[in-house]
Amino acid sequence: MTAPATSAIVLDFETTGLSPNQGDRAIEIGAVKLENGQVVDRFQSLMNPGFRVSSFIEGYTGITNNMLSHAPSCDEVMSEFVDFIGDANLVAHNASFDKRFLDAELDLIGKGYGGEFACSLLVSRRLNQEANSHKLGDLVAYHNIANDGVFHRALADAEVTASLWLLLVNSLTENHAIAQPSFELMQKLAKQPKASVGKFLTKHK
DNA sequence: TGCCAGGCCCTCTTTAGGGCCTT
Repeated sequence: MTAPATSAIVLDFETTGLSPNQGDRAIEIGAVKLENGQVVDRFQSLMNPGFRVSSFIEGYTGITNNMLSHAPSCDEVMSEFVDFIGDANLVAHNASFDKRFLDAELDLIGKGYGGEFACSLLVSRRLNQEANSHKLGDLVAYHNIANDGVFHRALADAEVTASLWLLLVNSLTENHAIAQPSFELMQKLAKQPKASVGKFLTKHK
């Protein structure tokens, strides 16, 4: 019995840069817990990486060094976050990015998690091949997803990613007659060659 | 001073290069 795709934790990190291997750290985590397609819980916290972030990151995220100076440490926040996610499956937009930071931050505190990742970006590229762009902000506009106008903040991005994810999952039911798509099906869909997506979806009706 | 991410995906491909995404 595999988990339904509509039950997962959708998360988003704001970070000091693109690569934990180059010393970049998380500065904010935002997440929403979905159960059967409903948001049942949320998690959000800034975290102090222990060094100053660049002016680019301050401008990009709106998260300032002053804000971070009052925030709890990454260790403290990630320790609470690992309890929040438990063994739930995880979703993120361009999940390989968020997975790298989650893994790196949890390595530093000697903790882990039991769930698996799925990627809304890869699924979107397959289900909406006609879309010009699969950037999160562009997909929000493309699908008319409700939002509060805030982007590049962790909880706001996690909220719209969750809406996008549910829209993608539901489109399998509405447009492809796949009742209750499983999380595993979404993971497999994300790996399909674009040209065989139609065949794949027909096979899984 | 010079270095500078990683994975996916397409194509004028596979002995490679470059755009898209994430901050």
